[in-house]
Amino acid sequence: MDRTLLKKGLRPTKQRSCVYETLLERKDHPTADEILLRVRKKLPTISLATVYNCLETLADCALIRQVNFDRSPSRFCANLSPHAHFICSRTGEIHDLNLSNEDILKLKSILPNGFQVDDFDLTFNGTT
Amino acid sequence: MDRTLLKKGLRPTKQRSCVYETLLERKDHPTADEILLRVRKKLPTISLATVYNCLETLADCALIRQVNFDRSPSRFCANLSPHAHFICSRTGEIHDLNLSNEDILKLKSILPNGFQVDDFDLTFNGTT
DNA sequence: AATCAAATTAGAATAATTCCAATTACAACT
DNA sequence: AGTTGTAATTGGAATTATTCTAATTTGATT
Repeated sequence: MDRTLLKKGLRPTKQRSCVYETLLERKDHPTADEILLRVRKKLPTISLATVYNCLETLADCALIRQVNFDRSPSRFCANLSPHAHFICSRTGEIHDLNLSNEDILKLKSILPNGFQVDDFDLTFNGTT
Repeated sequence: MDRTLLKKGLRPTKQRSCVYETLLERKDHPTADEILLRVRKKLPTISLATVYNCLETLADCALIRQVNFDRSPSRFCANLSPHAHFICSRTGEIHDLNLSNEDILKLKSILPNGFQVDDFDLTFNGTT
């Protein structure tokens, strides 16, 4: 992580490291508020603004991903491999569904000619 | 539309009809603000709260769909057939990509056993 | 040690949406 | 046709996630 930040001329501060570590520790999909609570166990004086700043920086560096479900608060995860999400309407659990190359080709086959994809979001709602 | 509302014990008021007609007229993906502006040409005194109320009611009745892209304002459309979205990062245009049954089967084939899907959202970002 | 830019911080500001309480509209009964 | 009761609309206040701002702190470099 330090490497990636330094390469962009950004400092690997303890706040940034701690936010990043926190996301690695539990691979659920916490909101900024939840991350604040977890990070404060190690850095009791960190502010919400800093958590937001760190998350933005980490996302800009492609070290984490920001995930939005409808209009609920943004969530963040450190799973960088291509994946879809499945939200269980009973439990509220968010499952990562890792995608094979084959899956990704299937997805892209939906596109008409001339559409170049940089990125995609795929979310399923249902029950497990 | 009137039928669908009445069946649920809801009144097909002129505000609801007008909001619905407005979405049928131009199949772009307007926000609530944009819908307010368009609807006010016919109902100059309609309020933003009412536009939100109507949109919610129509969406509950499955007459329209609410679409969210990241954390930008919600958009609404009357295209009820299953489709994905493609957002062009150059022009900002939002394209509907209608999905064949085959496409939908491809999508569902991504899911592990035991995952029951009610609904899904698929958005591509890229250039045309 | 002094300097300077970058990062953090607390709190104010913003923007989309929802809530609330008061009014209005309308359908169903006299 | 008039009355009544419920649903819908309305304007403005409230809410909530996020961003902004200005002041302070940090830490690397001179």
